[in-house]
Formats: sequence, structure tokens, C-alpha cells
Amino acid sequence: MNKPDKRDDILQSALKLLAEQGFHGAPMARIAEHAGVGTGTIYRYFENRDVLILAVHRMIYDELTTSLLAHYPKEQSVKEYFFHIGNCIIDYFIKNSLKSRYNEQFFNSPYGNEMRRNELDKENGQYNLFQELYKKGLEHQIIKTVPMTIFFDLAFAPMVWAVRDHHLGFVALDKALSDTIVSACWDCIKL
Amino acid sequence: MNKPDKRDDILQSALKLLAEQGFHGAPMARIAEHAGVGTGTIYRYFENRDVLILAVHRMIYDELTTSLLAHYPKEQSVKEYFFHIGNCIIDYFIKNSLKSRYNEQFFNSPYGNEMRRNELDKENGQYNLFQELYKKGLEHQIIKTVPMTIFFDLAFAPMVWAVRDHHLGFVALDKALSDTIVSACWDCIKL
DNA sequence: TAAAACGGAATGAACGTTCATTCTGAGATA
DNA sequence: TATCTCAGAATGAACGTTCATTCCGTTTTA
Repeated sequence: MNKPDKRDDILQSALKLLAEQGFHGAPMARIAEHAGVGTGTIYRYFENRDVLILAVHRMIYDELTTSLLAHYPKEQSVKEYFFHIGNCIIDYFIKNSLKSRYNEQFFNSPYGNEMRRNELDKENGQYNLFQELYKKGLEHQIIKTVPMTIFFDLAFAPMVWAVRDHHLGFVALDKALSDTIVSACWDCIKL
Repeated sequence: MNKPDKRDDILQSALKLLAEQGFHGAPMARIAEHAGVGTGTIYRYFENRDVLILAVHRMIYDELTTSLLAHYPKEQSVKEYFFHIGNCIIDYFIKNSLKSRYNEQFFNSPYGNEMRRNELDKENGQYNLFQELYKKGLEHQIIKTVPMTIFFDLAFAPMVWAVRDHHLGFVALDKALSDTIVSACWDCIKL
């Protein structure tokens, strides 16, 4: 029995319960129980609740980034990049329902807002696929001239909402419909 | 001092505090204090917390509907209808920051999900501007053939996200940019 | 004056976090 | 090998706080 196992058990349980019950519906005690550890054990791996919540988000972010970079097209048009990213995101969140629900909650909470604010503030130099897409699109005069934030809203908001509707059972998002959505979003941002 | 006044004071205070502090950050006692009434008094007007939260949403919904119906264009093209609705929504939520924040929280909570589910279930016969837009668009073969839910996602998700970004200070949404967004959303849904 | 409205203290349930104690297994000892 | 030692991992009962709701004495209304 080594460290990483338990840490990961806790992370997975937190993901599941927080996604299903909401950030305010899953007490630490229940997360611990589901992970098969004592309540106090959580605090050996995560300083407090906030840190745990951020850690789950970090896990999802890293996984999605990995998924985006696998098969990332090289030396293609901006349009190709966008279609790759769009399809990848929809595919990933359709397949990972819990992570999708978790992300929604995260970005509609003070945690998510603070994170976005920090990212804007510190002009983070870290390589970012999304910012790259925006810059290239503007540079090549392929996309509409709007602030970066608005570009992301136009490009990705419908996808995120559609995935949510899929998981809530309001619509069945198959490959054909996904393609239609990504294509429609392209119509939205292209010049 | 008559009934309606106090009921409305409570409603306004709930709107403000719930929007600013989140659904889990504004205790009944604080709402009461802000409204200038005793804690117990809230329970004379609203059966419990859930009922209060739903009542605030209902107030916003009614107000927005009124705003949409004022100056509603008659006998115009689907495109005109869409631009009217889009501009109206952005305008309303830019001007009513608290109501905008409240609505986001509401629709990203079990309250909002349950409400949408109910609306779909009971095929509600009540006259609905949005459903009308969708039906007319399909009928006249002006918009893309997608399920109604997806239509709304494509048409309105970017607007809602953009307004949120405006209120979070990530972008300044002036008239010109609003027009650009509504126009881009039209590109997204039109055939 | 009887009834309704009101205020805010009281109640009890739920929660995040702590910490004194128990458990475990890898070395040390003989 | 059999036994002992002990660091630190794990535990969960207990604590202090917060909150929705209730209760009841007081004030207003008609």
C-alpha cells in the first residue's frame, strides 16, 4: 500500500461525488467513505477542501490537454486546428460525463472565476493551444476581429452547452450532430 | 406597511445577496437583515428557502419576457425576430447585472436543471417566444436542421457567456460588440 | 379587544477540520 | 529465524461553527 494509490482514490471519489452532488452536496466524510479511507486521511494528502477541489480540476485539465495534443495536426490551416480542438473537446466530455459535470460546476463557481482572472492577469507565458488558435486566426485574417474572450465564447460556448444537454438527457449527441455543431461554431467565428 | 412591500423587499434582498454571494453564501438571516425584517418574517411570505429561490427566478423571467414583448416586431422575417431577441437579452442582462448573475447560478444548479426537465416533459402549451422562433425558422427553411435544444445552444450560449465575461470584467461589451456577437450567432444558426 | 403580523432568540442538524490514539510493516537485535 | 522497536500513515470521535427553520412573546391592525 503506497501513497499514490490512496491519493488517487480520494481524487476519484471527490470527482464522482462533487460532480454528482454539487460542490456543496458532498461532505468530506462522504468522500472519505467512498474512497475507503478515514476522514482525517484526506487531510494527509490535501491541505483542505479548496485544495482538493482545485486538484480535481487540475487532473481534468491535464488529461484534456494530453488528449488534445495526441494526434494534434501539424502545419495545417486554422480551420483544421479548430475542427480538431472542437471535435476533441466534445468527444472527451461526452465520454467523461463526470468530468464534464465537474468542469461546469467549477467554472460557474468562485474557484473558476478566480482561476480565469489569474490567467488573464499574469499574461501567463505557458504554452496554450487555445490562445495559439486565436492568434493564428487573427494573423491570417481568417476569423472575425473580436477580443480573445469573445472569440472563446463564440467558439466553445455552444459545444459546452450541448454536451451538458446531452448528459442531462435533453438530446442525444452522436457523431453527426457533433460535426454539425463544430461546423456551426466555425461559421460563427470565421470571417 | 402592507404585505406586498415586505414581500418585495425580501425578494430584492434575496436577489442581491444570492447573486453576489452565491446560492450557498447567503443565509436566510442575512437576507432578512438586508431586507429590514425579522428572520421569521421571510417564512410568512415564502414557505422555505427553495420557494424563495424559485420566486426570485420567476420575477426575473417575467421581467425579461415583458421586455421582449415590448417593441416586439410584427410580421417580420425570422432573422429580424432573432436580432430583436438577441439584442434584447444582451441589453437586459448588461443593464441588470445582479439578475444576470442570478440566472447563471440558477441554470447551473439543480433548480435550473429540474425546471428545464419539467418544461420538456410536460410539452408545456404556454406561449413561448423562443419555441416560436425555432418553429418558424425550420418551417421557412431559414435555419439549420438541429434539435430545438441544440438550436438554443448555438443561438444563445455565446451571448450568455459574453455577458458573464462583461460582468466579470474580462471584456467591455458595448453596442458595437454586442451587434457583432448577435450577428455571429445568426451566422451560427442560419442555413 | 381579538386576530394577524412581526422579530429575533432558540433549536437541532450538518459540516469542515482537528488531534489523541491505533495500526502497520520495515528494519534492528539476538 | 523469531522478536522487538518505532516512524509515520491512518483513523474517526469530538469540536466549534454555521445555517434553515421553528417558536413564542410583542406589536400592529381592524
